[in-house]
Amino acid sequence: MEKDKTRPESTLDLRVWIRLLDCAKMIEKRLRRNFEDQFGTTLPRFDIMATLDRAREGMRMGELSRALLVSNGNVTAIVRQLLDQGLVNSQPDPEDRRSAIVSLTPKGCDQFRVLAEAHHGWVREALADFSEENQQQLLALLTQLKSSIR
Amino acid sequence: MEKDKTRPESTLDLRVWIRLLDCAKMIEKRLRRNFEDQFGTTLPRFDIMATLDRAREGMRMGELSRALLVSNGNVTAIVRQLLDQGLVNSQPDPEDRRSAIVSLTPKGCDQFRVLAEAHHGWVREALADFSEENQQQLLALLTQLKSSIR
DNA sequence: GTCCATTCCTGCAAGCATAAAGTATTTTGC
DNA sequence: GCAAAATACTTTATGCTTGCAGGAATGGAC
Repeated sequence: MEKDKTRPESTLDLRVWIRLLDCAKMIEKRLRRNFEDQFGTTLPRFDIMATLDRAREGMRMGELSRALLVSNGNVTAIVRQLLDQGLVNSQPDPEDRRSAIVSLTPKGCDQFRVLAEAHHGWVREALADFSEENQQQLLALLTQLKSSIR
Repeated sequence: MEKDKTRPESTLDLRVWIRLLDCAKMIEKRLRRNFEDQFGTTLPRFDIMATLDRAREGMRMGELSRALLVSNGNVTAIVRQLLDQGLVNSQPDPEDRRSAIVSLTPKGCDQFRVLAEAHHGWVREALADFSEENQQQLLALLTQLKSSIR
């Protein structure tokens, strides 16, 4: 009924990619909606806070953009919002005046704890029907895939 | 050095989700850039054309937005661009005057052939270092994951 | 037939994302 | 020393995406 029978291998990579994208979009959409509905915030803001939480001594803007796989100008805009809300702190790098070092404020740290717990709960719930064994296999395959993408 | 040692299972789902998102973003970013650089078009426009290509008799706007997992207003804007370029056709549904039926024009069909071939080539190249056996396992797992997301 | 809820689509405002151009600073080459 | 290249970041223009408000058409309840 499909052309899979005639040349199944020729579309395997395409099907992998489409399914990967579908899964990511479905989960991401739910997370974004939950962040908006329950906390009035967004996934990108959470991503930045999560990255900063793992670097308590702070990070430079460029490090943030590379860690998050987003553009430089994008980080500028989102960090400014977090600054306005008093969730992060920005101070000039004493060793390089071009750079600013960004870090979570205590208030930002507290709020991140709450967000992170809710976020983990949403992910756990989304994957609840996907067995732990499957998750382990999937994680291993995705790790391999990530390092082989060129 | 990480807390993975104390409770590795408690973050498994989180790690699966983060890695899934990373892989999707890496590939999507390359595809978007290729579409822009080589054809001056975008991934969302291609997605709509690809969906319409599989429904030669046309689709309604709502069907498109559901198939693509995007919002209704979003489809409106992108379809209008394709209309302006003469790549798609829009005519009122004779059975329900609220609906418009959208389909590819011959010109849109021709252009899609070219885009689709290039797109497939990019995906194939991105996954070239990921073995066929791994791809099959990954596809199976993702298929299962997609149906178990709730 | 007449409301009324629902459905389908189209603006519209706000947020995220990119690329490219611009500013300031540091580093390099000489 | 100092001009040129490289780096860190911001700004700007453009495009995608969402949610919501609004208009038009449909379908029931009565």
